[in-house]
Amino acid sequence: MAKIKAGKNSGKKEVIIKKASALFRTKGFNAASMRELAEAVGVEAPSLYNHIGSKSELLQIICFKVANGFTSQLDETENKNSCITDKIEQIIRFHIKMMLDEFDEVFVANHEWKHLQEPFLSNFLNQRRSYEKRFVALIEEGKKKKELKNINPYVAVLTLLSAVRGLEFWQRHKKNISTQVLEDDMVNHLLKGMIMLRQTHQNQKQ
Amino acid sequence: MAKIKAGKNSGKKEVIIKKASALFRTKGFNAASMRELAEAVGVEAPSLYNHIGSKSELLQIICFKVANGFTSQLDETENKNSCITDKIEQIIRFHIKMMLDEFDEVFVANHEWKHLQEPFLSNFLNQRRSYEKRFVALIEEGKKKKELKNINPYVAVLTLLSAVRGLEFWQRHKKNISTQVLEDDMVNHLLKGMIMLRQTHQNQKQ
DNA sequence: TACAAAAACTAATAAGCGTTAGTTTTGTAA
DNA sequence: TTACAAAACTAACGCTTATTAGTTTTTGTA
Repeated sequence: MAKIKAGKNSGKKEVIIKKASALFRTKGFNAASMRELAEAVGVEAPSLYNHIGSKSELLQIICFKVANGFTSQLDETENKNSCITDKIEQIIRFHIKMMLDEFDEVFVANHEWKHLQEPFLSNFLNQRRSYEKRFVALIEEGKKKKELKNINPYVAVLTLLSAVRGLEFWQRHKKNISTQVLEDDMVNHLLKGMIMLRQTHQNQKQ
Repeated sequence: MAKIKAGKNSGKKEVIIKKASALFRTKGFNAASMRELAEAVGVEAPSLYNHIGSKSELLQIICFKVANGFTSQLDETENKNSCITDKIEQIIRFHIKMMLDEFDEVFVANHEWKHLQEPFLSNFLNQRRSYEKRFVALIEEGKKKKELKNINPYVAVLTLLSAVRGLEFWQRHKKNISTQVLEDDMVNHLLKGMIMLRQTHQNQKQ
């Protein structure tokens, strides 16, 4: 007799969110209509409101699911006992993994956050700023410990995050290259430009 | 007595395009209304149609102005007698320059192209694909000439273009770092990860 | 000063939007 | 089988949108 919904239809909201992620990615938040979303779900538009509060709410859920995912992972990495270089590599690999596994959601969080309503918009931006600052701090620590070159840490973070974001375009070339090659090449390319006097041998030989 | 408009008001269409670029960037193409644009221009919405054909046309003009700019520059670079490394550096620096000088237009071309109508959408995507292919060819040539490491050329182009695109976020940090430091750091970071056995001395020392 | 073209205006239209109200169908548990 | 809640449906509302029509004002020139 629980008031909380239970049973067979329990996952309907999740289905809606998943379809919304895909739709918002392909058409953009504003251009995507609730009628289109309903059709993708297999229902009439007003029926959606039995499961969700509003179109805006869908965007909030998607954006914060992604933001919280990245924040949690950074918490974890910060508390590890690795060298800075390894920590940065971990972060890069997590971004790549998220981009490949949760493509729609990450894309929407990256591109459509500006359509969030207050106070969610401010919350989201604060969370992102905080993430960047912690990343910058990591790079500064790496410089101090002489692991990293004398690169400007803001520029480094900017470059790293942007390069990883570019995996959005990956779909087009998916057939040509394995994701393992992609991940390793990208990590190499980005890390080698930063670290000090450390050459891998396999690449040096080739 | 020319039928072509001349005289004082000649630049009105350009003003509209400029304001549209800024508006489309901040609010997104769909969320930006013609009434808002009219207000920014200082006129009532229907008056805009004395100068432009449609809202869509504005997006087309912006997107292709940017696309043609990049294509022209690539033509130029390809025909130069530099080594591949220098050519790539040239391209990166041009992207950075465009991003800083024509921020609104480049941003709109990067983010809002999906709202182009056919056949402009296809044209735009073809032009972009072609640009990438020519860039990939450049990297392959650099590998053949042993200037570049054995990195996958698709991944390299992806990484370079994405990193440069990330300058969108630059505005937030503009106060903290000079654009010269930015440009040099970014070029270094991206190129050093690719080129073979070439170490600059100023960075090695630090 | 008079004329003609360019560009502004007001008013209105048709279409699409997110969402609500009210009703019927479906599914589950007593 | 009965009863109740969850979730579907149809119909419609109020609002915003890009754009058109028709008219008036502004502007440059003969």
